[in-house]
Amino acid sequence: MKKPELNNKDHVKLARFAKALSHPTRLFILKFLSCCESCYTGNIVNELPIAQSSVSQHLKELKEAGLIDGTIETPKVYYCINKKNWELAKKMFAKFF
Amino acid sequence: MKKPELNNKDHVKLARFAKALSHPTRLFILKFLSCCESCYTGNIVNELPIAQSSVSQHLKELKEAGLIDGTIETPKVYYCINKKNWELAKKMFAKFF
DNA sequence: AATATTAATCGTATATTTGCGATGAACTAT
DNA sequence: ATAGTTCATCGCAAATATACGATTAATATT
Repeated sequence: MKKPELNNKDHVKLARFAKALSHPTRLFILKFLSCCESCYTGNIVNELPIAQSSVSQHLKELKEAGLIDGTIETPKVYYCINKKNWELAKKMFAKFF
Repeated sequence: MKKPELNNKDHVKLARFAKALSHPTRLFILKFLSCCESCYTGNIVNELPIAQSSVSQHLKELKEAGLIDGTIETPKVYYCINKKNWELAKKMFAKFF
């Protein structure tokens, strides 16, 4: 097997995905989005014991990591899994192990 | 699909693994351990541009997450992948996606 | 125009992470 | 005994993460 490189681009990308997955609340949100029809921020907030602003922060992080997308349907925001990056992350984790 | 639970034990465990994987240096170390014969701390330090104390810190985190084991062979310390937990993490990530 | 709804963002507090150099512990070799 | 090797830990600084209440922005309703 070949020697790994530091700051290998894949490692940076994978680390980014891993970071997004590194908090139980975010794992919960991802699972929730992957199984429910109503995926507005409010629906997620209702399922969690933390403040709306905190949920919003977690959603922002998942969005910045590319794992979810948000669509404004004023005054609500609809969230869903970004399937392309979800598959990419899945593949990258599978490849890593 | 059933509704996810907050603080689901699997989520806490998976988040722990994800956190261990959330830094490029740690991904590098894991890859290095999984492909090299000489896996003493010094070998790893030599491959990285960061201080020995920082590497030691990353090794500690990987160890606490259960992904690696360290064996003292004074004055060196030999590190290797903890295969049981490695497989467990692999399965948990695969199941999650 | 005034009010209500929804969700992001701001400001703040606290905790954790990351990195470093210096030091210490456990030996080995001279 | 002294010096050298290897690696963990300490103490510190800076950056980042987590959570909260309050505020703001965008829009719909009355």
